[in-house]
Amino acid sequence: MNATDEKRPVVTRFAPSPTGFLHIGGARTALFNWLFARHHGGRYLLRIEDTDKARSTQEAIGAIFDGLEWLGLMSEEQPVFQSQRVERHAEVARQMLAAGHAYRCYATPEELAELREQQRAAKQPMRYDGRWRDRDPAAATEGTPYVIRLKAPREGDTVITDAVQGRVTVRNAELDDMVLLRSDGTPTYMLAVVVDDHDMGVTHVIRGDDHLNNAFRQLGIIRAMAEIEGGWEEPVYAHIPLIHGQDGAKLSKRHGAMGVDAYRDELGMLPDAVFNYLLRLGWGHGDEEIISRERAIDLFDLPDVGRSPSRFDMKKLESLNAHYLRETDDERLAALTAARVASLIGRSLSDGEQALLSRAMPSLKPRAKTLNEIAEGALFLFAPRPIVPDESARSLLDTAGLDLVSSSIRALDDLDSWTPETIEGRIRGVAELAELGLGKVAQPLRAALTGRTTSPGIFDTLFLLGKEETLARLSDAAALGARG
RNA sequence: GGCCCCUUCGUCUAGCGGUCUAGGACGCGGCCCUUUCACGGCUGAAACACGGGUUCGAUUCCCGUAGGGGUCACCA
Repeated sequence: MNATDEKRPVVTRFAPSPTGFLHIGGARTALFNWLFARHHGGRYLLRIEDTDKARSTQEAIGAIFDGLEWLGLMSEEQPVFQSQRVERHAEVARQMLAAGHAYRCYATPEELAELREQQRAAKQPMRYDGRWRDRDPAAATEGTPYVIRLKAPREGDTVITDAVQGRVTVRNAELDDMVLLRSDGTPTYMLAVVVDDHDMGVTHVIRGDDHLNNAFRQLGIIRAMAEIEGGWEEPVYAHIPLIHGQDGAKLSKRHGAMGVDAYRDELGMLPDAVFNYLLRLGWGHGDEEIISRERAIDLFDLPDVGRSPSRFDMKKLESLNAHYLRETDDERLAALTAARVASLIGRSLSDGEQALLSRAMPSLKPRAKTLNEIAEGALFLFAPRPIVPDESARSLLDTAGLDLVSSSIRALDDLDSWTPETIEGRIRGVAELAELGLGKVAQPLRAALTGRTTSPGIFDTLFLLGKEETLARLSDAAALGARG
């Protein structure tokens, strides 16, 4: 970073290629770009790298925007579509050709494949040998298709002072003359990125470490253009380490390689949790673990980004999610959960039921790590009578248990003020009369009321269900027991 | 294979030559709270990959080794 960089207002960009959903690694790249720009009061731009028409899809573009939107990482400015800029890319290629920084190469794909095969067999580095670099284009037969290649320097070194990786040096002899313009006249990624970054005024290129090698090649284009027309400044590069799966290998399904939409829809995660989790992957600030968006903007900077790859840990994400669940407003949480409950019970919730869900939330959310778990825990509220107990709940409804259920029915029958406190009074009374601990009474009640052995506190459970429903479920159990 | 990068508890990380008998978080064990399950509180086990240097002194700096990762397309 030099003095001129300091003066330039920061411009970052997230530039995904729309060949699939927005995965967790891409989301973190977007996050770091967003955070860095925000921290420095700069601009954060979006560019869709859709030059590969065969692999780019409209669905993928939608999925990426959707994911970014969810995480709050959309740009305030219009996204740039690389495919709409091919003319400009080609123009730059022609400029370079005219200035002698690029040349026509008539080698056929088959010819190059053969070259690579030979190099591989001879254990030589696989790279283009520059066979057309100094050859007279006239040597090619009329009408033969050609590509335009960069005439890259062959002597010396290229050094990048990466904001994350530090000083990295590569010998120019390692870099071959890459293709700038394909034989069909379309630009390659290498050319397009450099031209677009320049035209968009990008000052900081923050991207995955897998692009570090590319940076050296891209620098070749930038330097050539700087020589030709000036005004082409080298961006500050920041190559952030990749995210791996739990096993240290590539991120694969079951531990992270799904789209971020799956974290929302299938896993029931909150965007703030994913945001916080991603932030702490490869970046840290002392002992701080729970970091709000505002605080993140305040603290985030490139020097604090680590250099080593990190592994994805679903357990930690879940625990963060549990934290943000507890922080979320009950009504909002109920709205977020209603559809999940509905799909579990096979019908939609009435307004009254959603209100009940909201009221139950203080009891539900401390017991869940995800929205799915909240929905699961809320099921007993909406279960149709009679409640069918699971196996362990059934075992609590033995003769003694049903006896206590009956005693409880009698104790509650004339209770007019139905609050957790009044309920508690009556139930404790039942326990005392039977000379039993509260647990002995609570468990059969829980089994009869919810069909399970775990639920919110027993008084809250009765309260939420309401007097009528409580007595009905209790009576169902007693009747069923009497018959069985 | 060539080139590039990485290496602190199982995982994410703090540490930027002495403050380290290495800190926090997740996970795991125990205890407390308690009507179940959770929440919460307390607590325990758990790491500087290895070998050489440099230095009065290395987790921190340098070099190797090993391991891991990335990259070598008319894909991005």
